[in-house]
Amino acid sequence: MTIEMTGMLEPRSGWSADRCSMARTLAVVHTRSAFLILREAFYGATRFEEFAARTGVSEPVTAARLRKLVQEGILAREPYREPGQRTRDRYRMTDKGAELLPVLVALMRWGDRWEQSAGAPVELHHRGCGGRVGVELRCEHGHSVAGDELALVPGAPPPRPPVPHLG
Amino acid sequence: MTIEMTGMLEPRSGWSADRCSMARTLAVVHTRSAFLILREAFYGATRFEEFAARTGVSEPVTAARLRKLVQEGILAREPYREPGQRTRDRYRMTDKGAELLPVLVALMRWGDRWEQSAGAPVELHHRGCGGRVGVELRCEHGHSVAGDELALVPGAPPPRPPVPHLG
DNA sequence: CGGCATCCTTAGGGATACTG
DNA sequence: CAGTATCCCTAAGGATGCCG
Repeated sequence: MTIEMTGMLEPRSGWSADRCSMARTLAVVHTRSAFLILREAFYGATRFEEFAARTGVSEPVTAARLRKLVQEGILAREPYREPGQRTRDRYRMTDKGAELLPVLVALMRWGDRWEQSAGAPVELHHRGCGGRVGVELRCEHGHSVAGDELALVPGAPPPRPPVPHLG
Repeated sequence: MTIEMTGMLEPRSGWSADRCSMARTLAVVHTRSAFLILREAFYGATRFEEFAARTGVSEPVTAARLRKLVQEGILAREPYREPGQRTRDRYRMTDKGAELLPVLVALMRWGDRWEQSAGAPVELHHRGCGGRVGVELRCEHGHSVAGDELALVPGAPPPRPPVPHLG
């Protein structure tokens, strides 16, 4: 199963490692600990200790990941205070972070299918309808798209240094 | 945006790091180089040099990743011979590997949206219909599912060591 | 509670050179 | 063409201990 290429797509012109969107996403989150922390954020964790305890990631690494994710705008750090308590910090998912959900669900579903002989340890269901939730390729016209129905086409041209022109 | 939990989901009982499907997937592929090589496999690369050249990954690392991906059953190494040429090796995507496509597309789409100020460098289109392709959460009944419509429920019970019973 | 500093080990990955 | 061997550097991550 390979993706058909249309148009002129010479290697390393617009889909090379430095412009590739997938590579850029991986530059932002690519460590195991980052994904685990994001998972816990989706599961509702907000406090440092929740992240560390529930992921099993050590505190120094948890601190480093949280800092990076805040830098990248995926989590937002905000102080809060419960009545009668001192001020604490909490990490909340931003919109940018929330949009990583399909990535996590896709990873989860693949693991369910190929790395869980005994079945999925947890499942995501559609509230109300109750159906199990997965991730699907879909085009903007609403069609479900199989892998071999994909065509790869050039998008935005690579940014060029402005050419000084005479006159 | 957090996922509502239903049923009893005490921490570290069924969704802890060791049983988590996402963590298991990441144990199989979590390096930048592995994702780039998979991308090229989807784009049609089959030969060692194609992977190395088109990803920009060094040969030693390319060799190590290909070996790992073959071990994991994501790529299959097979000899082939073009007429009049010597035997060569080629790496072909397996079904297990092909099912990673939604993961890669999800990563790509997020990068398009959040890390590409000038727009997507390449786009995936639905052949025939021509619509742009993205990835969507969807339940088994065909409903499109928003992030806040998700419920997390316990799945298969954790495997237990068999209890020796008397009599 | 929410971290940071330090130390250590292992893994990822590039450069270069070499082999079948 | 398809790798392997070697060397070296950096990043990931755990353990421990300390701080406001």
